[in-house]
Amino acid sequence: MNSRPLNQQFFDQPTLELAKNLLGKLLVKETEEGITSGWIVETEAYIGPGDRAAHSYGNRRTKRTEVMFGPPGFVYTYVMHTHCLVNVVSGEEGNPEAVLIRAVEPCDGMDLMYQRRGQDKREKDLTNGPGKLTKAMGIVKEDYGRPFFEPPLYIAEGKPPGSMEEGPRIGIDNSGEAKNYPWRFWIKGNPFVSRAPSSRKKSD
DNA sequence: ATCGCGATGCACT
DNA sequence: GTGCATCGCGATA
Repeated sequence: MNSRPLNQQFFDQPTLELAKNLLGKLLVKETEEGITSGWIVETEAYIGPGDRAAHSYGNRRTKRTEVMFGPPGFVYTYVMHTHCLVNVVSGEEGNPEAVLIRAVEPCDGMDLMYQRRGQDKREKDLTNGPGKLTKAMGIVKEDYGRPFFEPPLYIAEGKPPGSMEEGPRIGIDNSGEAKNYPWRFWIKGNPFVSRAPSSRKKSD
């Protein structure tokens, strides 16, 4: 597939809008081993100052969060346990916000993805989680600070996402009120979404 | 220097 | 559903 990066201008929109508009876009990573790409099918918004689940909560400014204080459209990678997670910095300069990419649907370079993730994996397990997709695509913490609008790690036009759903974010139980914010977005019915829609019961 | 912990994934019950 | 590996970061001293 032959794709060009989106313009830097694309990233200049409110974080919740960006999180939705990233669905269906193509995430591309070029490495010496080859190119992999995948359509973004699941995102989460983290809105700095007032969001207890965000690393930049209360405008906490450290070496790690520094890139979030800059202009939108840059790469925020972060190491969680043994895994690397990738975010798109959003919000105007000075506003430390970001969108976590939680899952993609493989497009190009599936052979390489299997090589990196293990030949025995089922196809959907290649990229159906934030730590899985970075491993499958060779996204590493050294990508921190790079622009998302030029190679080797960039976002391109993809395909229409169809219908979208939203719900609470995953894995942030110790974040008080923030854990209930419906700031997770995914493409309805897509098999690569990391968790099925929270099945709502009457007791809710 | 050291201590606690987490935006996870995987094996296992 | 539960348990845990494993390590960089941030806080504290």
